[in-house]
Amino acid sequence: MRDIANKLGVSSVTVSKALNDKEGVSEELKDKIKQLAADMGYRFNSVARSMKDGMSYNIGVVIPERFAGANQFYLHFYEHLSKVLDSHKYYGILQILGAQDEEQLVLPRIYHEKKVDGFIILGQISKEYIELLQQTDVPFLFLDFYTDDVDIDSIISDNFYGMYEMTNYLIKQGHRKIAFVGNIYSTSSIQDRFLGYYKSILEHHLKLKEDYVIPDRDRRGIFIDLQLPDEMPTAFVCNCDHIAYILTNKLKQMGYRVPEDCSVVGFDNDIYSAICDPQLTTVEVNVEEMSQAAVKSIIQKVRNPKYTIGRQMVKGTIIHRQSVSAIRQSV
Amino acid sequence: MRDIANKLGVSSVTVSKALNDKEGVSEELKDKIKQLAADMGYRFNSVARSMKDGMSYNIGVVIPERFAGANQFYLHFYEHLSKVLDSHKYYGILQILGAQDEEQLVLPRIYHEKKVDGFIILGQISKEYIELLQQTDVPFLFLDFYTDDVDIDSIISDNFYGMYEMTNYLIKQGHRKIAFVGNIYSTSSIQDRFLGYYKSILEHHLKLKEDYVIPDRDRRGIFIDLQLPDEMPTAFVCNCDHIAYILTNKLKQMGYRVPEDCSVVGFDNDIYSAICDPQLTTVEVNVEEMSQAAVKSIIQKVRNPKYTIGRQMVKGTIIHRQSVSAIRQSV
DNA sequence: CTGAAAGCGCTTACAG
DNA sequence: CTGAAAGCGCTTACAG
Repeated sequence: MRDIANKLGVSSVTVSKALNDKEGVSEELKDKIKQLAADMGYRFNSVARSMKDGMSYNIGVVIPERFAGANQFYLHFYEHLSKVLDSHKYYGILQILGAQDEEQLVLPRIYHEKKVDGFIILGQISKEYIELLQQTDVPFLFLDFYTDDVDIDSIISDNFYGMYEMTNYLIKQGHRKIAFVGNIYSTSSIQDRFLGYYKSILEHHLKLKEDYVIPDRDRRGIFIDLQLPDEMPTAFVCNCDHIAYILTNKLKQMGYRVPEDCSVVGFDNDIYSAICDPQLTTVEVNVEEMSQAAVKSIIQKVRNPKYTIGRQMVKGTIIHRQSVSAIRQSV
Repeated sequence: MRDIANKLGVSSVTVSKALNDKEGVSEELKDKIKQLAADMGYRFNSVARSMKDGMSYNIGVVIPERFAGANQFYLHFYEHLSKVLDSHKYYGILQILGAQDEEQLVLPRIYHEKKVDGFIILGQISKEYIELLQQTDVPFLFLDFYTDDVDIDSIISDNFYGMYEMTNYLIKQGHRKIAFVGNIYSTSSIQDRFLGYYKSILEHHLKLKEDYVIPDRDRRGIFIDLQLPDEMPTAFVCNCDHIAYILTNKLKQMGYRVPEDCSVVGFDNDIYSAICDPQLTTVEVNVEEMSQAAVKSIIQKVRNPKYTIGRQMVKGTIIHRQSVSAIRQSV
């Protein structure tokens, strides 16, 4: 392409400078070159640039298989990431990490082919896989989860305070018998949400009854049947909207009215909170802001491998809907 | 990297051949080279290959903004595409086409930077934008929609026969008063689904009453309030699960029982058919097969620009659930 | 079976 | 303000 632009009588160096608005070319020449380039339908070849400076300007977004598919939340997240990357002149390449590849510690092809400058890992992966990633020289960060290793950058929703405030809110509404729904060994998100709940319980000198912590899924993340406690709580704090939705339907089937007999709250503000009847009071994860933070950080890390952010929290917001009712205190 | 491999005493040409399992290198040497490459942590540089053969091995998947976000269906589609592309050694780059860019006929950056070898357009775009695409020399095909221009390749769900068979099924169940829900001027999918419905109506010598065709959305795809006909139908054929879900709730609110008083069927087999109470009988779009077809075709087109497939249909399947009941025929 | 040469399209010093 | 030279890492003829 550039040779043809040369037929304007200048060298390719000058054309390059003009098209990139660099110094060292007169304004007239620049305009002339830009004009001709447009007329000739010239398209910049990003591959050549990548060849030169060793950057692909691609970021790999890795989602473990078990979080894709069913969980539209991460796909929705990916959509945001993709837009934000675009606005930073980068591109996202989605990589679903197969269960088998994760198990057998196989790095994705985008790694082996140097297709990407860095990774955003969206959704918790195994410890072994994390170690594998650390052995590479490719920068990466975790999005929406973290591990006990402080050295790994991660951007997470403020699960702890989100659930803490949500539980506080229920207590203010007069609730005292409050159960938590979620497998607290499953992911760091769920664990933190539980701890936020627990902090609120402790602060208000309530007891944490063992059967008030109700597991919702097995180790592979598959939902299991919920075991309700003998003494019914007046409120259920669920680790996500999906299980809150399932619980609400189960309660209704059992003859309980929501929220008159039991209040139910969720987390995520995804589609399940909207389609639930009644609609769920929930905590909205700030996907937009988290995406912005993740993209900015990974680009920084690509440019400067020593750049670190540690654990970065992004606050959520309580969305008030119809699944909570205040109760009068008896006793 | 390759120079270092050279320190095994051979040329880079030989290394290239060995790593690509090409002819002209002895088996021993190949093994030795592969071994050393693995030991040294050599990673192939796909950029250099792209530079050489002018292919990026990326396919742009373009989703108009109005179909993303709310409509998880296309994101789910993208996930499949991404996997299938991966299995063909290609990569997908998601491009949300902004409403403004579409309006002002701005081609995406992945075009201007030669980031992709071809486009899969996922979701109907404006006529003007299609003409713009035709003026480029980049191969593209339409997925899940088509236009009146026969020359443009497209892969679509067999909307027509899907809805035709669904309507036949309702008639077999004894229904005679059957309404269609959908804006028939909105997209080709909806139009075809309507026509499949209409074919069934015609074949059974039923009348198409004007108020039995109920618009569900405005020109921008925003759902509008449904205007039910004066004489209630016994069955509603909806152009998608989402509106079927909305309709079902509206009917229940008005005091009708579904399916006892009215049957409701949808299309897509997406989340709305699962969460609807009762769950919806619907037509499942074969996303997997459509993704396979789209990826194979676009790769063929990239390799040979003259390759065309025309309009390729992929059959759907009726999923039977609880939203239809048979009725006895009176009169 | 092995390798020297050339080239893909750009950019980065550097020299004029 | 402008350009000649070199190089990014690979592959494709072609010659030995």
